[in-house]
Amino acid sequence: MLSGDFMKKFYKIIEEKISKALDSCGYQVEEVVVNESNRPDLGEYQFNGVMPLAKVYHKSPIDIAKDVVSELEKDSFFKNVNIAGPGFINMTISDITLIDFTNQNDYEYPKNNKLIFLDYGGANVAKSLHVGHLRSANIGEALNRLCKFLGYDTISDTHLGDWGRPLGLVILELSKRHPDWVYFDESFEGEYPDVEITNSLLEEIYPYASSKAKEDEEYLKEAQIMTTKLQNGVRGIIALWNKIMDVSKTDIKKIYDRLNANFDLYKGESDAERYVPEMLNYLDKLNIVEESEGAKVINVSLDTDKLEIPPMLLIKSDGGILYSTTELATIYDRMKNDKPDEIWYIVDKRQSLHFTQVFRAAYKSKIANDDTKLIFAGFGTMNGSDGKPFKTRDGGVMRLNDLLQLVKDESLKRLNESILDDRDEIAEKIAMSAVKFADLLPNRESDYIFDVEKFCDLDGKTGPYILYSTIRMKSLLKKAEEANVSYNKINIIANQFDRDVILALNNLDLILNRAFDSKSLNDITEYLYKLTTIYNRFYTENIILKETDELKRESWLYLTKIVYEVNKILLNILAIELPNRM
RNA sequence: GCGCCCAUAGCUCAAUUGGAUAGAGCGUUAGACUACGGAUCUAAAGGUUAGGGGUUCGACUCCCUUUGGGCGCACCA
Repeated sequence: MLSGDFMKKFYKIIEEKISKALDSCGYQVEEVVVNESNRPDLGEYQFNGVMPLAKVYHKSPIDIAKDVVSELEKDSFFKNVNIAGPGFINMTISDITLIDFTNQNDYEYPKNNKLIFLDYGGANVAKSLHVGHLRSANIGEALNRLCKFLGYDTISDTHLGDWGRPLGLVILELSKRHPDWVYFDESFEGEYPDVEITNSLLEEIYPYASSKAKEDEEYLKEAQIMTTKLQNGVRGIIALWNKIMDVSKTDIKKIYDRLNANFDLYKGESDAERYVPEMLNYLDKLNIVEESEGAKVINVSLDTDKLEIPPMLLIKSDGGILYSTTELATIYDRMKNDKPDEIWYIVDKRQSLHFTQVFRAAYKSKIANDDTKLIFAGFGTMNGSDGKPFKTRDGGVMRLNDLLQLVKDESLKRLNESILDDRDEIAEKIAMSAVKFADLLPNRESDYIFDVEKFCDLDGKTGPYILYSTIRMKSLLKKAEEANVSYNKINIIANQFDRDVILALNNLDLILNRAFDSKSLNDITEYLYKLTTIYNRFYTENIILKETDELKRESWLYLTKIVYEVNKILLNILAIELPNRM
């Protein structure tokens, strides 16, 4: 039967069997891919690979399919194997195979000794997180957890925007308002006193200073001077900068906590800055830095480009450094210190060109080895109901916290009235499930429309629906336990509802790997929804606790337990928390 | 101007990367409860995949083209 290969994932077992069958019939195939059937009336799984073989072996696909099928039919793994259309092979699995596999399967993945570095979040110091930061945190955190679940080592870094002109502006404005602060006295040598800087002050200052710099040339110049002071490490300015960093980081972490987004590192552009001189020195020796209009650039165009990709700007004509410089220095840092096999950037897709330039420069300069994968996982934007970037009523950028509050208010409004305790805590979890599920449901690259009512809906493909159903499974298992009913395995497949649940469970490994490959969570959210609805139908059709046939009752409870466990695994990957009740 | 991406059911989104009859949710319509949480479940209607051409056993998917949108094009991040 399955003899020793239960640990393998279901599709791989079928693929191996077909591979062997092809081999023993004398057909050479590089890779066998089996899919879930899209014709359930003909079979549960399908193999479409004989059609391409027909050309190679100058035989009709039907004949090849017949050879393969006659091999597969010898195997009691299958209940039925048949050929349809031009040569599709359809397979139905025998009950005993499904039962054995379900009883033996585990959902653990071995460690694989690969390190993936994930760059997401992208908060800016002294600026509040806004809606644009939502997707990066959600997608990045989920991908991070997915990688870990599949056995990879990961390092996550939020890569703070904590350097450069924005900080120069904030510090300049502080100096205007508080010229008396000793931080600005360059002759001061003592210990700097505590000054009151709050996050709301910073949030007010930055937009003010930023727009003032646009109108007032003198002010802009002063800001540039202040920025240079910061970059040159003037003692008082750095001390004040540290103070700002503390205040801002605390606030940033608070919001990321709500989203369950955790970072191993809160490094930023300022950390990369330290590697800039060393990197520039390294680049100089390679002779790939060119002068262009007074600036220093790295040419990154390739012969194969349809359009010449503009060179990556390394040093401004005034000697300053830029976004791309620190980005390259960040790769320099990561390659030097962590040596990841892959670095994933979960960033707004509009930054595509920028990262193309940086990646090419990194490869060209060997800052990144050719076998290190630099991956740009760009995501689409969240829009308002008008299809345009989500705004507040007065047209401003909405703060992330306000958006989350909007969803929480809606969740609280809909929360079951019979729940009297912990309403706030439960509503918070439901709200986060609503936002996250909705955010991860579209393909990563798609734009989507924010719609609170839809996200919080109790019916439909939403976070709250998944939570409710999962809690109900848990509740059922608890009842069984209280009644001292034990359940350790499946004994029989009693009906099609049972079978559908088992078949859905068999797709888990496939789905997780597909999500890993595409770096998009929509496969997982769709699967979670599908598994849950298939289970809910099973739940309505089978009255589990009242069932008198013990073999059936045990099988049903055991299946419930597995679905519950799988749902928990998936919710955890999506960084969605399950409340105890709702 | 140049380049990239997108156009799928009334609305919001999918489509195993070239597979069979393009799927879900919402909405609409019609049903199902003396039972484990009805915040549930079962159905039905709804499509010339923006238009046209091509490639092949086979196209939402690849190529060409027209139309209509979004985004990006070095001294901001």
